[in-house]
Amino acid sequence: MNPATRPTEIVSSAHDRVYRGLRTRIMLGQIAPGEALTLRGIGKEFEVSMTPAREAVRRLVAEGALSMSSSGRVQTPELSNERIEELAALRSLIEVELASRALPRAHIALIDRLQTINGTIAEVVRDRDAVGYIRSNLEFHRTLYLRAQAPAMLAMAETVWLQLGPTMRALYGRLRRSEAPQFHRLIIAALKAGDEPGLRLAVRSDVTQGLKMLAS
Amino acid sequence: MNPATRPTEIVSSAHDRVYRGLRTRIMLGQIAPGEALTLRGIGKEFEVSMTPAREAVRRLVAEGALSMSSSGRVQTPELSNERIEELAALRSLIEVELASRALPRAHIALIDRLQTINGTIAEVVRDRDAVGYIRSNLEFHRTLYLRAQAPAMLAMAETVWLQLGPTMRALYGRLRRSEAPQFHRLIIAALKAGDEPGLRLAVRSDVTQGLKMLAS
DNA sequence: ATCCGCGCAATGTGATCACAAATCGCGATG
DNA sequence: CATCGCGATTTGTGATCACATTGCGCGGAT
Repeated sequence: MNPATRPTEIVSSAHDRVYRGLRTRIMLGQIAPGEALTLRGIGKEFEVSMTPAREAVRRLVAEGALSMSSSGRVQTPELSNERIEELAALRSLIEVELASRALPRAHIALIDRLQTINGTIAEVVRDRDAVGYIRSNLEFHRTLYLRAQAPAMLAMAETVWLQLGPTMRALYGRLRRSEAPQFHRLIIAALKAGDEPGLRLAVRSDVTQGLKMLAS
Repeated sequence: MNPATRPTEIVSSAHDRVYRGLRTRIMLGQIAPGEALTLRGIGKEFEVSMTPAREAVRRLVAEGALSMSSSGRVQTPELSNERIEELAALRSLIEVELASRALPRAHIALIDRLQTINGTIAEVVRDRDAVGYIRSNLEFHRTLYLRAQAPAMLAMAETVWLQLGPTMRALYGRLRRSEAPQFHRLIIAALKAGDEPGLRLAVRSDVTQGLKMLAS
């Protein structure tokens, strides 16, 4: 409460802490679609007043991660099938481009890192850990796309992930467990071979595989 | 100041008025790149307190329309050439897809409307009206893309426009006047012919033509 | 004349308050 | 027992205030 309780430590602003906290939870699918949030509740949880809570929520609404009724009530959005198809198409468009731009810059250390992450994915799949699966899956993609050196594109991709977050959790709950990393292996193989068309196809497949089933 | 000064008229919230006001100005390039803004200044101009001004600014920062220094100072961003290239690539990716989705839904009334807007563009070009040019150009694209029935994609495209706004003005200032609507005519021709590859090419050309010269 | 400090003005941040609207629950009524 | 209505509570909004920090300008020293 008291501003002086925070010493000289490097502390990002309160609204930023709230924003990142909520964002992570949404992106990992830890908030169910349609779940309601209140400013005072958020403030209480993060131990801040309503002001930073409001700013964080407004930002998330602007990014499409939360929806706001006309009366100002805030909740995670429940996506229609058309909207999901659209967002999947956007993922496909942007992420194929990001992968393509990362390809010429991909060196062996990057591929090793991707394979390590893929191993983690196999573990969390075995443990039926849905949130862990989403987290490692995003890390796999982000690690690859960071190589593209295209921050604006990556930001767009992350915004789309964010919008799909609450729905994603519902998807991976009913997803067949074993098939998870197969497209990731194709992506890694294409990276090793320097095969751009193969990479584009593999990324497109990986991005659209689950979402198509979700929309049906 | 007093909330009671606003009668029963349907009035959108204060932060929304501020947001839309600033957004329009930025998108039309009426704010120079690097220009500084202050919350109290914005509040005074829109006759609101700092609170709605802050929320509007935060939202625009989240959308990339404004940038914020570590100390919280707000200004329109000055884009590097790499960033401009990236944003142009994003416009190309998203808008080509939008046009492609609009094509099967394009009927004669839409094409008439586009031709009318194109006529307006010819007028403002003759009058050396840079802001009017940007406005009609955006209206041309938005009119076409609305037909795609893909609100999430359109929102993404508008976000990119927003980020390019301040820089756009600088571009169209030094753009050769006569060449403006040529790609628009190609777009209309492709729509009439139902020629999808031609439409994709025309949109890509229209989107990238000016921005390439800006980045050089 | 130029450069370095110092102090004041300006700015962003977050807490709190007043208010209006919306929502929920409880009780009365059919 | 279901349904409608009304009131209390919850909730978002916007204004204001206190405070820390930043940035700038003025003045003096070299």
